[in-house]
Amino acid sequence: MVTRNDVARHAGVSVAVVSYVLNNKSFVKEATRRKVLQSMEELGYQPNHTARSLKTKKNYQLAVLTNYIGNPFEAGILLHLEEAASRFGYMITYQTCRPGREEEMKSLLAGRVDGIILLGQSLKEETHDFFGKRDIPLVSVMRPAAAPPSLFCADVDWTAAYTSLIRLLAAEGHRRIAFMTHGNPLDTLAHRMDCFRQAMAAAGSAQPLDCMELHGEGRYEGAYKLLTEFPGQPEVTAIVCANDLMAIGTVAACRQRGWNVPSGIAVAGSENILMTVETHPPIAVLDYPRQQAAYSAFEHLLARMTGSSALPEPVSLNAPFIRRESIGL
Amino acid sequence: MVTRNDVARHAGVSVAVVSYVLNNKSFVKEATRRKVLQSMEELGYQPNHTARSLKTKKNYQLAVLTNYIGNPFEAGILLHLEEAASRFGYMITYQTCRPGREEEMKSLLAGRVDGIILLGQSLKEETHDFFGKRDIPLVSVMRPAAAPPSLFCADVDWTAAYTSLIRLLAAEGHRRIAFMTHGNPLDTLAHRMDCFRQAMAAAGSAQPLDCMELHGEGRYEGAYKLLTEFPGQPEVTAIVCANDLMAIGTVAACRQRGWNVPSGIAVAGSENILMTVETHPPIAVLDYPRQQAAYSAFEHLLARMTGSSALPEPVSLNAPFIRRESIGL
DNA sequence: CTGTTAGCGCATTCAA
DNA sequence: TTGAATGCGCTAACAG
Repeated sequence: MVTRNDVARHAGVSVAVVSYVLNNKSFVKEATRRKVLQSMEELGYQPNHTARSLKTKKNYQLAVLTNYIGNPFEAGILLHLEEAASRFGYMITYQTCRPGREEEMKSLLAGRVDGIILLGQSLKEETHDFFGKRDIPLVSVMRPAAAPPSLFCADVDWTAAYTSLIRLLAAEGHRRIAFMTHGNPLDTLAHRMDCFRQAMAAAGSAQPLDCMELHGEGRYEGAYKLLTEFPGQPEVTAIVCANDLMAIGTVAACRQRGWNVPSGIAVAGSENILMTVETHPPIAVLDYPRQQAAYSAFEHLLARMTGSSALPEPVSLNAPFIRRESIGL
Repeated sequence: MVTRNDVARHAGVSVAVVSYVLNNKSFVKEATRRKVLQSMEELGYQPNHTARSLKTKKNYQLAVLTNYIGNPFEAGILLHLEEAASRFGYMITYQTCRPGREEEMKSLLAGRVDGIILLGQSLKEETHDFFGKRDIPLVSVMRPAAAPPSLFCADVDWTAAYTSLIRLLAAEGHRRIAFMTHGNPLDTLAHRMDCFRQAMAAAGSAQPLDCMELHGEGRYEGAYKLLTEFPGQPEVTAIVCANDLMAIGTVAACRQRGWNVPSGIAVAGSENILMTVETHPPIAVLDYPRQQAAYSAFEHLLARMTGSSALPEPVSLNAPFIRRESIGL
């Protein structure tokens, strides 16, 4: 390995000068700079990030805690997060966040990343403290079901989004509506559930509405299994799913059981992943602004990491409804 | 930040002993070990990975070069790679591999990762040399179109897989078959194309077969656009797509143009991502063994990183065909 | 079994 | 404008 020492010797300067050149200090004489650059080139020198990090205590590395990267919704957010991060020279490492791994993650991440991005996970308060104490800022894309009030979350205003969806459904005669959520009260989908209930209550003040709760475990398979094994057809005329994978599983289960969508039962999703266009029938969805969410979470994190005093305001994103056959055209 | 020094002082031992305890050296007296562990606990000590890496020159970090993480196929591989890596204490960082970024990636990754996993990218020879010189082993999941012969690749035996697919199609009367590939000769799908051609040639020796080449850019959108804007219907009775996103785009385009699938045109994919079950009609596919591919690539990499002399043999994976409506049942 | 010590490659203060 | 020297936190001889 060729180090800064080799470069210095080769260029006939001191190690410090090499450092100055690398860090773009303006006070280096142009001739010297050139000499150093040339030597680096000739020797094939590559700065050592590790050593630099040890000194500066900056790693230019971020962790994203994922739930299930096989969900295209999460993968899409990851895509945008990387996009945003790479513009500022940050690398991203993802960690699948299984419940038991919270301890492990602390030791894995501490001292290795400059910041952490949650994808809606509810971490223990102690974990928040842990990172807080070590000056590793945390932000979240999607609001966790449980989180300290100080946590910045970039998420859709679900109450607003579901309110308009419910209004629309109610206007078309739906009175009994089911909401399919995860089932784990700590999952981020539980927050969507809360908002849905609120929206139902608000809409119900005008006309009586009834809300049923279904637990699809957040996955295609969970939703499919739940409904294919359901005793009879749920006594609702519409199912709103907290995420799209469950909506797709729902549509598949309905087909399997011979329940017509939408005439027998209407189905809607909440994210607008690509798959929802291609199912049979295509599924009506809220369009989650993934890029916006990813960017604003990253921006906030960046501000915190660089110690900027002006922190971006909390954001509440808008998820427009996209009508498709699954609720009737 | 509490360092090893603090712990040593608190426990009344030397810094070395703390190190020994942390590295599980067996020669530490049980009483001392306990004392040290206790002190670490009380002080909330966390070892500093950066410092350790600087010393040991091991980062326990891997890079995965992705093309498009929005493709569920790639996301799935990432899922399994992380699974495998985390068992051995490795973290994964992913980098979207745009053509222009190859230089940038060298400086980004060198000294930060212990190994690199390609997802079928064709890197410059110089880049391979660069990492080779720095003892950063490279392996690939999916065979790149262009790669040094020494590169370990975990990929399907496409020639075999396509041969049986072609035989099956031919047996059902298909004579003119199109293969939809990326269009970029350096994309990994170009390798699948080559194999398909070989398979066609082999199958064609028994009966005349004709192969047409379509360029769908590897994406849903590319395939959709290509076919919706195609002058008339391609003069083939079947389209085999090098990846599933294009197969889905193809089916969507056929629907849009009123070409019946499968009676007017049969369609097949090559990966078996979840979406292919839910399209209308469901798409017949080869079932790419993602987990197996990910694990064997990781195992090989691990062996190289740990300097094991016994390197796993190159693997050729099997992708069984799953029949679905898109080619008729 | 435990302590002392010399770096790993780099950024930075202080002198020159 | 440049150089010498210090230390980031840790590992691993080496010495006791």
